[in-house]
Amino acid sequence: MSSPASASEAVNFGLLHPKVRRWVWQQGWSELRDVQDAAIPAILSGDTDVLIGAATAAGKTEAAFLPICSKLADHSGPGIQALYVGPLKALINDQFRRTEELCEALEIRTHRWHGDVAGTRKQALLRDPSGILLITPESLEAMFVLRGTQIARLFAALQYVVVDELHSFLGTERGAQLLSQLHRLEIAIKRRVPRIGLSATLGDMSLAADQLRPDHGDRVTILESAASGQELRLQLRSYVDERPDTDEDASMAVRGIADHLFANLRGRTNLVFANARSRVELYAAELADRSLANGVPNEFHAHHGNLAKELREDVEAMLRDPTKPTTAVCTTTLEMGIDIGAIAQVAQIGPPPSVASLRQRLGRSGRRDEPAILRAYCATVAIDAETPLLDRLQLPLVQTIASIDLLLGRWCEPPEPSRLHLSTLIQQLLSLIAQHGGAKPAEAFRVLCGRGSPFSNVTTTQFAELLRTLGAKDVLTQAGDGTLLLSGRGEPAVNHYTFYAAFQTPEEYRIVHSGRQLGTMPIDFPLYEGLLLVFAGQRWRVVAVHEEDRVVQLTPSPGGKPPGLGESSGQVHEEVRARMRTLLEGDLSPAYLDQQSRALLEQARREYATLELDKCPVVADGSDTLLFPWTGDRRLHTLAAIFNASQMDTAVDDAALRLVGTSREAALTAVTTVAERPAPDPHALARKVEGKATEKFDSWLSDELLCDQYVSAHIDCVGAVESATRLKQAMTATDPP
DNA sequence: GACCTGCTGCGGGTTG
Repeated sequence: MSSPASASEAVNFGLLHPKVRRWVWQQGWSELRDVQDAAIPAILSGDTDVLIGAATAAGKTEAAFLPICSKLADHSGPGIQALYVGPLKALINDQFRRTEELCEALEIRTHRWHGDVAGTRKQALLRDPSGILLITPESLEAMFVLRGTQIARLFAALQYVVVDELHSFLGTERGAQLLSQLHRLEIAIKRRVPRIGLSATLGDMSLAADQLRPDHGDRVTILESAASGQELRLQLRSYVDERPDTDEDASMAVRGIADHLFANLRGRTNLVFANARSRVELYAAELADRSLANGVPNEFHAHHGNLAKELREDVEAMLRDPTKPTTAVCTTTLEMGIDIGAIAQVAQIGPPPSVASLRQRLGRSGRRDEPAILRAYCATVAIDAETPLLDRLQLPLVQTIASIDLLLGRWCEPPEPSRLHLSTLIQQLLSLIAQHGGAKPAEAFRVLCGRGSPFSNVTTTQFAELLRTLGAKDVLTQAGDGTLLLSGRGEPAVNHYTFYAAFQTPEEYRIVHSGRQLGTMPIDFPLYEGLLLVFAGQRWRVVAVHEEDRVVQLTPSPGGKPPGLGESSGQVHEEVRARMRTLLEGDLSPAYLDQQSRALLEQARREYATLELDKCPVVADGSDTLLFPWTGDRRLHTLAAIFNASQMDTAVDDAALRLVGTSREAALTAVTTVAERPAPDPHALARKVEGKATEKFDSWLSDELLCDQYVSAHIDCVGAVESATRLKQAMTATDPP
């Protein structure tokens, strides 16, 4: 079965070091995968960045490390030769075990460095740097801050940088931090080092390449696996609650889903993704109850970020143990490539946050020759005369189908285009000052915002304002010769260990209604007047945000849907919404729908036609009017901001815009106005948004810079006007003036 | 409008 001869048939296999080839033979591999073979000449050449896109089990790590180790086996000397950056400590531990085996045979030393690694091991590496270093961005930041003067020496011999799970960094503060660190590293050693990015879910490889090597994406070699992945078995089942406003903990739909999971998952190792921590707890408890009632050992366990580390590790160990059938009910915690063994089935309850995350989740199942199995579930309410208009359209079900269809079509969301990450620029500026004990403004701008850095879209004007604001807030001060130094607030910030992470751990806000505190919740998204949210099982509208006291005031919202259902989440991409519209206007039912889902989809289509939404996407809902632009969340929120700015009370409501207390005629006029006027000034809109300071160092930005940052991340005026124009065209086709 | 990620140096105690 595993013949050494066929491994050598691969075109480029012979280019690997003899000892690496021997190691491959010893693994009993019958052949190299396509990306593994293609990566060999690209990486060995040492003069190009490489982006490797391939499914989870396709051996991306080996694709990077077989050629890297070949190179190091011949050219290893003192100093760190290869730097691997991973997003999770657990992932680093896994990769450390895997690479160590290969590297032992080649006499290449491997080191891991993160918060759980003993100080003595770190000291040993600093004394005698060599081989391959596996590290987190946060630990790398600590190196810059605490050992700034040693950076050039430690990395003088660096030949490769590997970024694992690249998708988890792109478009985020942490990604801007990592790319800034890599840029600073190259400046310290005065040469470019090839970067190798690994991921299964990049959506658009050339957009990802532009971010892996900012300003020079065209220099990246893109390798995408042609392997179509394994066979997929798939079913979407829907469960209906007859009585929507039940006070019971678990509704009929929840019990129906739990029954089905219990009947179909026991005896094997599975993952159930339930989207929210509260749902994870609910389903884990329901499943444990069923084990008890049936007198069988419980195989179902919760896994999410608020659980103690020990509990989570217990569950992970059970998943890895092939003798112990285990199902973990989890949030995104088990989405990424930590080794948890062979997963038989993946279940998804409710719409996935994105198509990319659904693909990532599915990638956990059906390794080797087994088919991947995806069980999708949708809980919804029965429709009667009282059901609110939006619920009649079964949007969560339609979104789930749209996401699965896009997945089957091999599409997933492209990485967010690069935006301003000014909070992280502040972190990098303070880190740079700590690294060198001070920095001249022009030099700091060149290093942090020059070509090839993730901040190259920051202008000199913006940078100057940033410095002024940091001076005014006593974060920085300037010496007589102009050198920037840390001062009153900057010094303690940098000297505390919490400085090294670029991301914010969300603060808790107090949630208040008519002077009574309803509870607290972490706020990690912009809050503004008119925003709709669900809290403590009820639907609310934000009436005020007091940032200083961390208080949010709410008032009950009219026309809401039953709490806890229709959980929408994340930033829904316009491609998903476009597919939802196509589904509602079409008449084909995907083969993977069960009978109930099929009936619900047909019912939603009848409602859609009855409301004549296919003819005019503007419809009255009581005293409100709903608009259906069928576009992504960014445009929806921009449109809402534009309407709010012209004194129309507007909120994003699932896939629709709700114009509160606005007649259909007034809404039609408002849409026409937006469509016909030039696009509004994005800054003017941003100024009206409360609570823009959501990232870690945002409180040190001026209002003007906060607006710049908010516009780059959340506002799309041109797109909003385009959506309004399409709405207007659809309206005038049916409502002649 | 959900979820997740990460972290130094040192002092004090215990174990081999």
